[in-house]
Amino acid sequence: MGTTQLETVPEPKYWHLKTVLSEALDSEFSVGEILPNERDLAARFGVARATLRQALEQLELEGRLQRRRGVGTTVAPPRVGVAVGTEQHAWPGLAGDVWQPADCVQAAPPAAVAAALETAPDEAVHTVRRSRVSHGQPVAAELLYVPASSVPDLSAIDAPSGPARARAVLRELHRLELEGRDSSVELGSARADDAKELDRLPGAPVLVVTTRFLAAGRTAALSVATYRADTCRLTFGDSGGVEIHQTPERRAS
Amino acid sequence: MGTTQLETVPEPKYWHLKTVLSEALDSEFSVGEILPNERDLAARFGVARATLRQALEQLELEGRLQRRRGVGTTVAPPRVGVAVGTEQHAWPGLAGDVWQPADCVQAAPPAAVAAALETAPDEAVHTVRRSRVSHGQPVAAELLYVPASSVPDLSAIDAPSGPARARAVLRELHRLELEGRDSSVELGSARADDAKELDRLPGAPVLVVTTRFLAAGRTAALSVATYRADTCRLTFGDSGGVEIHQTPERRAS
DNA sequence: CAGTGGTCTAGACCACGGA
DNA sequence: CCGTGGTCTAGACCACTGC
Repeated sequence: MGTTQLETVPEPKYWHLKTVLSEALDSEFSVGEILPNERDLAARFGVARATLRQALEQLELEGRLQRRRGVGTTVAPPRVGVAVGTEQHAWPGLAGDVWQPADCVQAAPPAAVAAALETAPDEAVHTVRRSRVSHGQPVAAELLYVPASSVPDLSAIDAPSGPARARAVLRELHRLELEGRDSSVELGSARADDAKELDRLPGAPVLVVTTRFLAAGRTAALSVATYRADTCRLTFGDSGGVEIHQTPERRAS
Repeated sequence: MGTTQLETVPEPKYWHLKTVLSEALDSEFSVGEILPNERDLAARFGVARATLRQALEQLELEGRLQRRRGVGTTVAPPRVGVAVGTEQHAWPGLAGDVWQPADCVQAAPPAAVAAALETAPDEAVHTVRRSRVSHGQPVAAELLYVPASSVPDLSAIDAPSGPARARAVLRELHRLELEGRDSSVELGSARADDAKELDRLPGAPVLVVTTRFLAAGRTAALSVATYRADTCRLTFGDSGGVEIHQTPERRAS
């Protein structure tokens, strides 16, 4: 009738809040700047703290914000592009590899890994832990599973564990001829150990890159790499990848 | 002194809850089965509904659960692998392409896209909307930006918009020689329009795949594809990719 | 219309970081 | 020690689905 339609679809408060904050971040804040604390922000927008947090959570998921307990909420730098698809035909650990070997133990892998490696569920495999750092920040943690059959000549004189052992396993692996590899990317949440290494809380969103290395007609090694989803943009292909900042839908301008 | 240390690091309730639920899903439920509602579940575990929801949220993020308002919470099938890296040297829309052209308009793209295409910020480009379906479910929505200079001979007799127009733009694009392409993957949250097409709520987690198509020494087209993060595993490389179900850390068994 | 998940509130206490 | 973000509670109402 005479009433104008105020809101056909009442937008959730946290969604609207996210839009407002996002625009404020673009125009009024610079990278690294610290925001008012959550209680103040909530009061300023006239919402409960939980609602404000729902908006902040999404912005953090999108890599716009960084929150740290005991410190505060800061404006995050643009996501860093990390190459994961280059050197399609190189083994891990060759010269120029960005990964840093941290440790190596021999243990029974998770069932799914054993299945992919075609080893018995309780058969121990070499498990190399590596970490990846970019711009001074840890961006990824990796577990590389190498069945004993892929490195038959691994010398017993090497250390039984530790970085030296890790390098020894990689060195032996390089003696095989790499026939190909394939990868997959999916969303996951950080396990406790990965979270610690990535300087995040357990459950933080991560991009899990699983890579299978093929040699001698079978899976010679399997890598499960966990990247921080908030700070990383994974790049594949010929060159560095594109930096597209996914903008929210345009308002009538 | 005599007291045993009950919990050195008191695990958050929702984290423990998630572990318990996850194990129950493995052993006591089958795919598609519907769980008790949130109020009952919360009561059963003796926690507030918000806490229970925090656990469910994570499990949904990991693709273990599927929640739908008005319906309930069901056990999700394993993530479907969708190939995004094959045909490294093919244009979009060639025979065999899994994408379905939905529409095409001519409009000014977001600023970041204009920058990548090296067009003026207010210059209109062909914007093709396509959708991708797998196993009967929508898995991705794409916006393909094609500057007018990439399709100079686009006939005026074609429809000004709609699927026919989209096919015409793609057809013209194929006349260029593709020199290469690169992609990047990052985490995002679904915009309202994408969310609708993907049958999710706005803000749902998505994997954003940005692909740049290179021809004649510049970016001839740019694709921004939004995949459902809860149901998809993106695969790259030689073959189909590996199915690794990232298991939480082992408890002493 | 009844039942589901989604949003929101106004509190409380805890864990962590830095001064 | 104080201030921060992280967890948790016990409610309330809303939007959607299917009967």
